[in-house]
Amino acid sequence: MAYSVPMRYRAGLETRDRILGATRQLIAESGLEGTTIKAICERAGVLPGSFYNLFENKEQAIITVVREAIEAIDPDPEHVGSHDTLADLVEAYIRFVTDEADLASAYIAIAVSGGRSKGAIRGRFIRHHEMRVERFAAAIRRQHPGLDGAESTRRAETLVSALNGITLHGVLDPNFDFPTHARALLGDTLTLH
Amino acid sequence: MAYSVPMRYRAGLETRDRILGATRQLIAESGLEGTTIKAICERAGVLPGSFYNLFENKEQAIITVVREAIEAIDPDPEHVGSHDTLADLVEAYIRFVTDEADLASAYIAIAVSGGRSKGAIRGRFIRHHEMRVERFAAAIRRQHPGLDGAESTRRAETLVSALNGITLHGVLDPNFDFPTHARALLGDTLTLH
DNA sequence: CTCCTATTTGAGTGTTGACTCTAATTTGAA
DNA sequence: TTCAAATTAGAGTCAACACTCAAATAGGAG
Repeated sequence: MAYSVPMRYRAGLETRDRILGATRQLIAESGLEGTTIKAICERAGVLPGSFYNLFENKEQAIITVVREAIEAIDPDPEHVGSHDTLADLVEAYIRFVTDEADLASAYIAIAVSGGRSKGAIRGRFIRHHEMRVERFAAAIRRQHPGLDGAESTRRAETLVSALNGITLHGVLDPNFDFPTHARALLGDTLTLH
Repeated sequence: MAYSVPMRYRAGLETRDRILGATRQLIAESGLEGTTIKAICERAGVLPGSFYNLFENKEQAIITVVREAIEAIDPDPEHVGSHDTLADLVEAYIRFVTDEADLASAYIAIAVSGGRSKGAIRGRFIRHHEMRVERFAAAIRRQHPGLDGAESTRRAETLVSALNGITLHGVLDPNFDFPTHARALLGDTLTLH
């Protein structure tokens, strides 16, 4: 358990949580462009002054949400050299997209709207993507020892990008059956050769 | 050949083209948020008054660019019941992404930033996506007559979404080898069973 | 109770956005 | 050459944005 915070700071931390929650919801609902200070503050039940008492600027709040979203994608991120199977990784991602639709939506929204301009956010995404690909590639190698390194990396890269693609589609079209298509991609990657 | 336009309208149409070109470039470079009237007008060498002489509002210009981008994706869109192979379709898409990077970038940028809020744009995207899936599914059925309809549609949907996913990644990461991954997805879809 | 500091208030600032309007200018057509 | 309509110019409006700040208010520590 984390060591407890002095009472004096409790109120501010609760406000902070409410602000981050509001930010996450707004990004998921209406993308970066709909996420204004005014909207965040209204939803969090706070005035602009309080926001700027806790965050340096709007981007700080957004980056925090992004970091949380990114971290939430990885199952068990502490064990980097774990022995997850590819199916474990994909199922964890499916669970993330289904259970934490807000975060998933935010992840995709920012990957595009923010990733193309803002250097900080973009860098974070590329780095995270590479880590994720490496992890998927390791799982593939474990299951297909015959495959050479480059080929497993290429397949992992295709799989991860494709998962992002169907996530994007799932975000746009509520009728889209995300889990089925995600599992189909998994099957494709494993079945070959 | 289209019938020629009265001389009196020539100047306006040229300006219109310049505005649309500027809009397309800006969307590709900096997404919807960076595409302001001021930026469009500066790049097109025009003042706001001229813009509003030719377009009702900003969204009209953007929707026009989107429609062009969408139409540019489909090879030979006149022949709906054509006999393209799946490889033809994928190669056409690869060519589109490589040759018309601006449009492809705009397509993805708008799919997310615009597709989630604006009703008009969103509808256009969903409709176009469905048409594209149907076309891919028909090609799959032609090549794998054994496959039942639902399965070919599901595979087409996976393939199209996955193509969007790697396009998104290609837009974010300039080092990404888009054609290779696109062809890998094609291979996956065809090889199975 | 009395400080002291963290927090909240909410009006206010400067900037930038989309969009308007009138007057000037161009340019086919007659 | 003259006219009328299409086009451009460019200053100006209004709203919304991110962000600030002096002052008021809590509420835990001593």
